[in-house]
Amino acid sequence: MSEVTIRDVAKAAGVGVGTVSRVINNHPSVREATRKKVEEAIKALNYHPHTIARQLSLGKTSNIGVVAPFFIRPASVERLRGVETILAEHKYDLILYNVETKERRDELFETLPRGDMFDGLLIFTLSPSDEVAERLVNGPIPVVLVDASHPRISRVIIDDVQGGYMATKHLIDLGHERIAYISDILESPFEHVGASTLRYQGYQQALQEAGIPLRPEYYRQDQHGVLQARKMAHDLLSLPQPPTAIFAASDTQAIGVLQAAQERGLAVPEQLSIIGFDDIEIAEYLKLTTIHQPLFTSGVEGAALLFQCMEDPARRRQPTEILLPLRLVERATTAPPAGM
Amino acid sequence: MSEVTIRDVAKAAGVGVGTVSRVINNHPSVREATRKKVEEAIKALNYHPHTIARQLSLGKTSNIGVVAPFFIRPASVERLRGVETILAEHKYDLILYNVETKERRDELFETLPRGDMFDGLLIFTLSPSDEVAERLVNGPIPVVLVDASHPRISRVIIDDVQGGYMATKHLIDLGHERIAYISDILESPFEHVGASTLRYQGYQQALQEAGIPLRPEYYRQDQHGVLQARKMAHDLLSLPQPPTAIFAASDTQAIGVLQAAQERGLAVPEQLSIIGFDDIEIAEYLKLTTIHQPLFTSGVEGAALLFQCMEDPARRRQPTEILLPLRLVERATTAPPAGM
DNA sequence: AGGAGAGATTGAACCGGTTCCAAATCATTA
DNA sequence: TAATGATTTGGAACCGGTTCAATCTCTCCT
Repeated sequence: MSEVTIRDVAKAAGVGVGTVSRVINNHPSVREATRKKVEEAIKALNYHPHTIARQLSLGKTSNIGVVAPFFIRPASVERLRGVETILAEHKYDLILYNVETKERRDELFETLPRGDMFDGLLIFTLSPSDEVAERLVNGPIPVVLVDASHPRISRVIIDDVQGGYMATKHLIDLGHERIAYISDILESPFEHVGASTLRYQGYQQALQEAGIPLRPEYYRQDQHGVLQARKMAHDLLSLPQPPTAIFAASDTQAIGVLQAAQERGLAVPEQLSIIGFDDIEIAEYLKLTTIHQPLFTSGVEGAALLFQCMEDPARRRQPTEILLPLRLVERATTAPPAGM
Repeated sequence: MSEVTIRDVAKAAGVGVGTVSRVINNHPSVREATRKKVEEAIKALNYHPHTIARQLSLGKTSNIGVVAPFFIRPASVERLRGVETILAEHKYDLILYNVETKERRDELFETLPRGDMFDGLLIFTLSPSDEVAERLVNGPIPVVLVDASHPRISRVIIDDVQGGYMATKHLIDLGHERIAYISDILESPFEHVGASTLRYQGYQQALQEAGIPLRPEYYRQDQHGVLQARKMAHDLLSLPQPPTAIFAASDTQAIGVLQAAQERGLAVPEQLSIIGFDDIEIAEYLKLTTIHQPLFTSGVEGAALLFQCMEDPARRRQPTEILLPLRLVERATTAPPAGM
C-alpha cells in the first residue's frame, strides 16, 4: 500500500528529493509553480511521509513518554488527562508505560532513560533512587516528576506532610481524640512512594501538637484498594476502644471505610467521621470530606514544565519545583464525635 | 551522551558491524569468543541500540496504537487495562490517542491508517464510516474495533440491543410500567456511537413486548456526565406522572440519577428504581443494579485478536466478530414499585 | 598436505526521510 | 549583452540500525 517514498514523488514530479522534502516541510524557498507540481504528485500517489524515517533523520520523535503506576487509579487518570491537554496543543503523541510490579518499574528505569522513543519523559508517583536519578539527569532527554520527588530533577508535587496535618487537624478541631490512619504499605519502596509515609508524619505532627498520644493500634496499612481498606476499617472498629474518626490516605480507601461503617450500621458522620485524600470525582457524589489535591493541574503543570525543559536545555541544570496547593473540602462525612 | 553507535562498538571490538548486530539479536552463528569480545565492548561503551533506527530498518515498531474517546471514562480505562496486560506479554508498547472532539477524531482517522508508528491499531467505541473503514482495510496494518462495529473489520462487541432489553425487562418483571430511559445524545455520530441508540431499541422492544405504550416524555438525552444525568432525572421526576423506574445508559449517568433521588428525598429502591449499564468498579460500592459488560475482557480479547491478525495476515481478510456476554447484576437499587 | 564443506565474519546496500553544498536558474543592473 | 548576486534546485551523504552476498576460517577427511 503506502510504500510510496519521497523518491517516487520526486520522480513523478520531475524534481529532486530535496525539493519534495522542502515542499512537505513548507520551507519558503520553493517556487510557487514547483510547489504546485509537487503537491499534485503527492496527491496523485497518495504519498504520506514515513514517520519513523522522519524521526530518525530528524533526531526528534514528537512523542513524550509517561510512566504511570496503576494508571487505572482515578488519580493517575486525572493527571493523564491534564497531560493530554498540553500534548494536544504541541501536537505530541503519548506513549504510556503502565507499571504494576517492581520488576516492571526496574525494567523501565533501566531502558527508558536512553530516550530514543520520545523527546521527554514524565514519571508519575515513582520517586527514583539516587542511582536512577543520576542516569536520568545524564540521559539525553529531560525528565519531570509528578507526585514524586528527587532533588536533582524538576518536579510537580504537593506537601504531603501538610496534607496529613490538615486532615488530622480538621478532625482534632471537631473534637476527636481517637483518630485512626489507614494507608497503603509504607515500606513498599514501590507504590506511591513516600506519599503515605509523609501524610503519616503530618498525622503524627497534628496529634503531637494537640497533645494527643499516638496509639500504634490506630494505624493500619495494607495494599491499596477498596476491599483492603474495608477490612482495615473493620479491624479498627472492632477494637475495645474503637476510633471515632478515620483518616484514609486516599479517597479510594475512604470508600472502603464508608462501606465498613455501613455494614456495621454505624452512622456517618454521627458515629464515625471519615476523611479521605485526593478529592477524586466521585468524592463529591459520596459527600466525602477530603483533602483536595489538584490532580488535573498536576498533569498540566508537569507537561508544561517538561516542554519548557525540552525547549531550553539550560532549565535542566537547575531543577524546578512546583508545589501545588492543598485544600480541605468539608462535605458530609466529618462531624464532632458523638456526645459533643 | 548515548551517541555511541553500532559502528563504534564494532571498531572497539575489532569486528564488523554485522557481527555486533548478530550479537545484539543473539543470532546463533557467532563464535563464543567473538560474542564475549563484543559484549565487553558494548558494556565498556555503555552502548544501547537506537530504537528508532532499529524500527526503520526492521520495518516493525513493536508499538500498538489505541484510539480511545474520553479515555478518562471508567469504562475506557478498564478496557485499556485489559489491553495493557496483553501488550506486556508481547513486549509491545502502547501509544495512546485520546479523542474528545469530532475534529480530533477525523484528524486521527485521516492520519492513523498509514500506521507507520505502530504495527497494529485498536479503536475503542468509535465506529468508522464506510469510507474510513475502506481506508483501514486497505491500510498496511491490521485494525480491531472494541465496542464499535463495522462489517469489514474484526471487532469485539456486546449486544447492546439485548442489553437494553435485559435492563428494561428486569424493571418490567418487577412490576414497573412507568419506565424512563436516559442516555447521552443519540444523534451524535461521535461519542459512544450507536450503543445508546441500540440500548434504546432494546428498551422499546421490551416495552412493546409487555404491551406498555412508549411515552416520549420518558426519554431524555444530553451530554454524557453525572451532572447532566442529574438534571435529566430531576426533569423526569418533576413530570405530572413521574416514572417509577429509570434506566440509565451508563453507570456514570445512573450516579446522577441516584443523586437526584437523594436530593428529592426519594427512597431508592422503594420509591424509585434505578438501573445502570456497564458495572464499573464503583457500582458495587453503590449497590447499583446494572447490566454487567466485560470491560476488562473486551480489552484483553481485542488486543489478543489484534495480535492474531498481526501474526497471520490471512485473518485480516475474514473479519472476526467476538460477542461478549451481558449479565444482569441485581443489587439494591431496583425493587417492585411502591404499592406492589 | 590438499581440498571440500560448514560455519563465522565482513561491509556495502538498504530502510525513508533531511540537510547542505554545489550547480543551475532567474532577475537586475551597468 | 555580460556580469553580478539572489533564488531555486539537485542529489550525495547522513541518521543508526539490519541483511545478505561474498569472503575468510576452521575442521575434517583422504
